[in-house]
Amino acid sequence: MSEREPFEAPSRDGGGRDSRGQRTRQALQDAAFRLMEGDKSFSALSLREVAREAGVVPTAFYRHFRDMKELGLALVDETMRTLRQAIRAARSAGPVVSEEQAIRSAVETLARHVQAHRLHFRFIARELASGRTAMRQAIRHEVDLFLRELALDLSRMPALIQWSTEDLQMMASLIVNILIDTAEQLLDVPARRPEAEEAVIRMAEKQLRLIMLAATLWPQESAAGLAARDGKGQ
Amino acid sequence: MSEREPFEAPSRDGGGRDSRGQRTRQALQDAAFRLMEGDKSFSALSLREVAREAGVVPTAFYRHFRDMKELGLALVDETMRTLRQAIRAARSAGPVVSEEQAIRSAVETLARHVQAHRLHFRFIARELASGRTAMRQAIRHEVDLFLRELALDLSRMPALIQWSTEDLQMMASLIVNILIDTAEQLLDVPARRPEAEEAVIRMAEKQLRLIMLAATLWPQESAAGLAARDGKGQ
DNA sequence: GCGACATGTCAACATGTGTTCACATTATTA
DNA sequence: TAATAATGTGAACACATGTTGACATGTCGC
Repeated sequence: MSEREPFEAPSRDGGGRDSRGQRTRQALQDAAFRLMEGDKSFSALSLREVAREAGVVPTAFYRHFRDMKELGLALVDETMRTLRQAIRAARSAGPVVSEEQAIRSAVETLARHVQAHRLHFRFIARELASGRTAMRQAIRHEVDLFLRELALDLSRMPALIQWSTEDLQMMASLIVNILIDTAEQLLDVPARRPEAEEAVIRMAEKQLRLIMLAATLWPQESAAGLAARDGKGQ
Repeated sequence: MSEREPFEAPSRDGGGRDSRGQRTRQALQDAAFRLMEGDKSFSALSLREVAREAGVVPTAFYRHFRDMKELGLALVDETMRTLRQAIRAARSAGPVVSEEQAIRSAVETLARHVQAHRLHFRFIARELASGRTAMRQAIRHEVDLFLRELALDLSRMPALIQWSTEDLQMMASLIVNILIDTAEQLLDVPARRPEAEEAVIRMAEKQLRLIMLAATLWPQESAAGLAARDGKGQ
């Protein structure tokens, strides 16, 4: 019963700055990210592989993580920190003077963060779709959080005030989809192709513009009764 | 130099109906799909594992595939056949009498096919984001094909006639995104929850409706000059 | 200094893996 | 039916993996 469990509390903010332990712990995480640069996904990584890449003997791994699954969650954690940072940056990009400007700054912020933290975003994108259940849920949860925040932001826009919550969610998820897809496309851009990147950005902006435009004339009365619109069509 | 290579031509349509060979080849593919039911991705499968699940000794595997990579491509092939089938079904769902009806039948067709071929669609969804490069590109290519088809369909709609090709692509990719995301959400629905499934479907329809609505008043002149719209400020 | 704890290392194990070779069985066809 | 190719089997290999235990080194508080 005297088992130590140093991994349980990864975010000690009390005493240990980056004692040697913290440093190799980080080294392990970095190694994992590095190994995922190719087309390898996290589940394809082996414990020994990660240790090797981190310049550490396999057994040392256990000093910091119980197993690979826990490493995975730590990676999600680290990544989420940069994701939240990106989101915060996007939201507080100064007061919104115009809708068009909001769109542009949001997309530009996204692009900047994706390029600055390529590995993190690639990790999220991959594991969101294919990761093991634990990771996947962790990421989904974070996305849902962002979704709700966005819905709240939308509900305060003049044009969208008094929308039903269902419609607001629908709109928010539409926007989030575009952002996620845009991020994925940015990750696929061959790094040294600013033109292709520009194209992706332009398209994202266009798509956002289109749906914001639609929002201005989305019928609000008769919640689900829009079907009446095609009444005469059999 | 007298090496046989039976795997090179997987789609003989001449003589061999399902000779024993074809049958265990299929057994191997089925086994792989079955093993991916949990949260395992293809790259996490081992050759022996697949052979075992297929009720066959590991060495027999080599009679049909050179290695796992080739099995993967075969899976993509098989899956793509059902995908194309789904797409064809969606396109030829009778003459479009109303836009609303087109949306409903498209979404319903999608839902039906996803449920009927859960494993196939799950496979595509996972490997699209995280698969090794070969598979990934194969899938992407197929999606691009569909994208172009859709853009063509759109260009023939009365409201969208004379749109620029760039705008048509933008619109098409927006729609495809919604469809893909909807498919993924349907896959996450816990199987015996028709209500949740209904919610997903309703949302997808709503999103499509919103987009189509926007299309009716999307400005066509002044390609990128929409920015002028926010002149007077928020 | 010294003790106590945290980290890191070495050696070893059982197990799973991809791949090979020679051989058995089945199907096809002459 | 007999020959021939296609398909399946068994044993064996070299290797990588996860995990363990006992031991070495570092680091920090006293």
